[in-house]
Amino acid sequence: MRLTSLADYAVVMMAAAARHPTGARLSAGLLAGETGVPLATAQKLMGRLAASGLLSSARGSGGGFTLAREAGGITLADIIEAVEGPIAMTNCVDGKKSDCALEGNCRVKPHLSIVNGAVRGALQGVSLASLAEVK
Amino acid sequence: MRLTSLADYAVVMMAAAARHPTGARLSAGLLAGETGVPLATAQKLMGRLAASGLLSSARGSGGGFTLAREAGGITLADIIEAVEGPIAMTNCVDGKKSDCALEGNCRVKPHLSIVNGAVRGALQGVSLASLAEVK
DNA sequence: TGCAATCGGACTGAATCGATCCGATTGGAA
DNA sequence: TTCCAATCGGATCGATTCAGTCCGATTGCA
Repeated sequence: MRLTSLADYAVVMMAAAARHPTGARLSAGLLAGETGVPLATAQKLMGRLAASGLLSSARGSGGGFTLAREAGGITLADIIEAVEGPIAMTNCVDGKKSDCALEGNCRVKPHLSIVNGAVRGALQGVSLASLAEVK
Repeated sequence: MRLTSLADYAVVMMAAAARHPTGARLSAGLLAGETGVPLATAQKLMGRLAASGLLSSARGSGGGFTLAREAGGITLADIIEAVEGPIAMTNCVDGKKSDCALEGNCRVKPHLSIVNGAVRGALQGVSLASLAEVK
């Protein structure tokens, strides 16, 4: 019931990125310096965020990253899913691979789906734009 | 962003326990059999649930567990916290030990507290009684 | 055409998870 | 009263995943 450090870092870095002018090329090193996240880890994270379509990446000298969408269109749920994989409270919620002994007739499962939806909703209700605002 | 298997099992076992008559002595073996959770793991789990005050335990022959409170007064948040520890999305939310490089002036932190509250609220909104209902 | 800067994927150590085993405690039967 | 069986409780062990580091691939610029 807690985020991994990676996801935590990713949120902070995305918020930092959102404070830069739209379209500016941001290198991993720049954001690492601004956030305090170790450079190598920042590279790994941004690569994963780019692979998920939240960032656009450009290779080579002068390359870097930019937000793939405007900050208002990116949610906490997007960032967390990019780093940690699908948001699912239990492994029987997100389908197929359910090695649960109760299998099909688990009475708890339908309720967990509701909870899962509520949690996900809370995460989708927070946009990156609101995270980037100065407090 | 996903429960550990232990917490998952704990929810299922508590739901199973809630379907028994109030005050009945339930052994770990009985509930393990009903839920399909490995016996040894079930013992460990129920011990942790008892330590957190959700179950009352009695040792010795004829001992076992009973719900410490009525099912309506136990929430998903209670069960998850008993098994996984405090619910906190990031380690800067639950106080003290924040080795975050941004320390005091992190602009993201206040928003994360809100998110954390929302998630926790979703978990507190589901009582064990509703989980135990037949679908 | 070569160089420097940057992204992208593979590898390694560490922490936590999940499961198992054995000792401690209690109630009941002989 | 004494012994035995049943049950909880804590300590131990292997496996999975996490977090971090390193090196190769790619691109633009001088």
